[in-house]
Amino acid sequence: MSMDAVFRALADPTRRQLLDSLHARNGQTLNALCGEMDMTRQAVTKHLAVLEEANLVTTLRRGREKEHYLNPVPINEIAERWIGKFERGRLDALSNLKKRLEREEP
Amino acid sequence: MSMDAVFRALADPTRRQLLDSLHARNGQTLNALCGEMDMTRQAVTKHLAVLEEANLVTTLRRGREKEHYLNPVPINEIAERWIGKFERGRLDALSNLKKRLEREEP
DNA sequence: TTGACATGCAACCAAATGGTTGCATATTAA
DNA sequence: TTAATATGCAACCATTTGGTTGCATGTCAA
Repeated sequence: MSMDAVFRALADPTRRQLLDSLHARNGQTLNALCGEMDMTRQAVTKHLAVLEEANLVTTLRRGREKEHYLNPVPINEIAERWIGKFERGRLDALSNLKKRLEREEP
Repeated sequence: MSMDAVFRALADPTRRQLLDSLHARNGQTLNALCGEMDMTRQAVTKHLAVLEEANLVTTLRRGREKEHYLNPVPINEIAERWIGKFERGRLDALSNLKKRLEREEP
């Protein structure tokens, strides 16, 4: 559940779409998820493996089907540990930048 | 300032390190930033270009130097528009998953 | 039991990525 | 003016990535 794996997993639009799909309807099987994607089942499998490695998706084998569940915890950890840091400095940074750009003479 | 560009930019650990560095000391020149990175100046330049394209970094040419400023706005937009969506369902999703895993019989 | 269905595994491929080296250009300082 | 410094640009390279096809395995249903 390294933070790097989460960032990498989120970098791909197809994978974010998969998370969106699971957010809309949790517990979908591989085949169900493939229905919405315009690529082969094997490609989707690979994307899901990346999401699983990042701990963003948990799977549950039920008979011959595999259900996929969204795990929002890593996303929240990123939000709290990483994004929060930049958020704090937001207004300051903006006003500093503005000032800097205004006294624009070398 | 597409969301995709921001996600892609954040995916690389070197680029996150650059953002961290700018967060610690804003307005650093290319050379200053290179000092902390274990790669050639040209490689750092490329990473900064990706960050600039995602609008995460703004540059300011001052004489023969180029200053780099962190722009936290896109990070906040991601936090608000995208992460917030998953955050809302967090507790529900967790408890649902738990229930599901518990009644673990096909 | 047997066929259909859901998934797993592996080899392969093109394109993108992250890095390098080499050289060009522009600005500052001696 | 000239030399050093800061950055820009481009070609090149290895590896990773995102996708494919082909085949194997496991499970359900008739």
